[in-house]
Amino acid sequence: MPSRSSRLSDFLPYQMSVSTNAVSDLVAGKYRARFGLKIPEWRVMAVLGDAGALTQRDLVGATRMDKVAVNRACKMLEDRGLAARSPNDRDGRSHHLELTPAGKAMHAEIMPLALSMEQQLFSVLTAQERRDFKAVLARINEQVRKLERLAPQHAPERDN
Amino acid sequence: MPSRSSRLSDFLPYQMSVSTNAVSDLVAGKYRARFGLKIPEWRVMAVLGDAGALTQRDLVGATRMDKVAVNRACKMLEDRGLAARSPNDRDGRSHHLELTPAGKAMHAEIMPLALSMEQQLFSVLTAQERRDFKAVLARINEQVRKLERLAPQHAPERDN
DNA sequence: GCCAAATGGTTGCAACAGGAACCATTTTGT
DNA sequence: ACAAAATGGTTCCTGTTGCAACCATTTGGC
Repeated sequence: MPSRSSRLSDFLPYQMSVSTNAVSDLVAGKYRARFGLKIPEWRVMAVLGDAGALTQRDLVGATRMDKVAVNRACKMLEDRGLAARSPNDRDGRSHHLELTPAGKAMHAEIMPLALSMEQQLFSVLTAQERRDFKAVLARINEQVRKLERLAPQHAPERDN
Repeated sequence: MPSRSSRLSDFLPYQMSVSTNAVSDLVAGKYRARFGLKIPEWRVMAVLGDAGALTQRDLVGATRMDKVAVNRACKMLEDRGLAARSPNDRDGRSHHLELTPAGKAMHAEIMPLALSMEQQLFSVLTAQERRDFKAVLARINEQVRKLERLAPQHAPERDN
């Protein structure tokens, strides 16, 4: 019976971290085992499969990941023949990324698995609880952004 | 207006990850800026300050961190004179860790800051919503453990 | 009491993540 | 039209993390 009275375990950021890491590890494990994909790669595939051809910049916006992470994920998907780049005639610096047939096939396998995992994980919650939970997460996000604006840790932070 | 219809943004594990990372980064930034502590170090300090002398093994249980992470955090705290080890006469392999006076002083500064950050972050939630949120996190945790038991990714997992 | 197994802790190593610096191209200001 | 700034993408480097192997001590079986 560890840590009866420790306040750490009451600290909400800590609880969020513990739960989220548990979920992430579980999900990451399944994706790695079944498809050899890491989370960043999976996220890019999910977005590409559902939005069509995008630039890396678009992917940064859609996945909330660092542009370096996006770049690496894209390169990996390309190397494995799951995505392909075509030149962007409107801007010579970037390319359009799109799933190949192989990529689309994998995407078609991947999304149902995601749905079923989500179902299994959150089957302990009612539909209403799930909605509320999501809404709370969104509000927390908002609040973080607001606080960051007030106390800029790392320079005013342009939206690069 | 990025990613209108992308299902990734509806995926609950993704939303948890985004929100939690936002919170963690904010918290980590403040602790680093004010005290030069990283999250693992902060967690160890929080537990030691509130539970007294513990072994590293105890800390692993109380913080849910890897034993290597705990070890490194302890070493850092020791090097900075915030914690000290005393021999454990009941077991020659381990030591008791305890905050030094300097460590206690820092702990006394740290905890109010933690409380105030928690307050600021979650001021957008009512007390009831906070309770519900915590309860949901706990239930999700439970569910993850249950699923892990059913599909052991990485060997039956002894409780080391 | 002794050997084997288990346990607490430590170290080494390899994977990962994120920031800063960088190149190529495009946009802006004049 | 040109120089300066900005932008998309890429590479390099650094710090962090987590696992596996390891040492020392303790525990359990005989």
